Amino acid sequence: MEFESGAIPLADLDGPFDLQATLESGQSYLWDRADGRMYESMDVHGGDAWYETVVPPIAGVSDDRVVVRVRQTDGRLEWEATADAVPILTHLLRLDDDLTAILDATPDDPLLERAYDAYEGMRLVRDPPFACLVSFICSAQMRVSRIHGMQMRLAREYGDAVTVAGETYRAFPTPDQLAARTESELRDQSLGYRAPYVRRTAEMVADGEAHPTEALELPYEEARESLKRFVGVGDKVADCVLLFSLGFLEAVPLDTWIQTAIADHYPECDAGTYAETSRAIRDRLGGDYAGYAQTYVFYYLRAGGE
DNA sequence: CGCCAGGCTAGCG
DNA sequence: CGCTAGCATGGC
Repeated sequence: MEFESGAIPLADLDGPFDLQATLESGQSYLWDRADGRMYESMDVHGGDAWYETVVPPIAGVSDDRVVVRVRQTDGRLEWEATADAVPILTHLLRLDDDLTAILDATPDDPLLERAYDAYEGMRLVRDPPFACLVSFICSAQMRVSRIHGMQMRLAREYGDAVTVAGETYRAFPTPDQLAARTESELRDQSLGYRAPYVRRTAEMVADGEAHPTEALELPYEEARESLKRFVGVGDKVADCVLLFSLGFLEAVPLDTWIQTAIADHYPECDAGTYAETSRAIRDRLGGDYAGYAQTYVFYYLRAGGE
């Protein structure tokens, strides 16, 4: 198999774009940097590194598995892929979002202003649902770089190999492929106590008992409850899947960094329970696009901002 | 060595 | 309901 190639002029987008900030901000753990320097430079933007991933079929976008490589350079998004990557990248990197309009709809707020300014052009992602679900089950009490390493390892150990232009890429394992592993095998891949969560969740999807995309039909808070059926998925992980895969841009994952931000900047939003605090901070961060604000704040604080 | 990392589950009151 | 002990692993 060989690559075809092309480029997307970034001037065509509504608003700015930053590939490095988008892929290294801890939203998606499914891309890898070809130079092996993922997460080594959170403070540097506009790098021109190549990123690569194997994309499963996406309903309404692409029928086949596609290997995609992409880099940002000279105001363009250059790509190499085993099919036309334009619709795929548009989907995965939310190139169809009007970031200017989203910024305009964001409330005036010192912290948000600093965060949006620091990582101008960062977009949310639309990860494939099953892989996103597994990624964030693995994310519990884990550093960003290790979450990424775990997903790369799962792909290397259990995913299908796809060879293109002499290089071998590994697809993220399917639900069947993960459900076929034992808990102890997954523990051996350094999943720790998350191993049974991943296995049982994969089994639920493989058996048709539940699928993460069922949440798409539901209003936001019911969608969150729907995802919590999966083992290893609580409120926070459910919000991550809703935001980074299923397009619920109002979802605000209440992780440790946002809890800190609430304590330091929005103490009136601490309403006790997750659900109530979630509503309060969602309103405070602008409602419909509150998840965008959350992700900027997360990255900004984690990189050392205040 | 101790502490912490994009939390969750099970079991208690 | 709300609350919390226990949970794996690796980097600093």
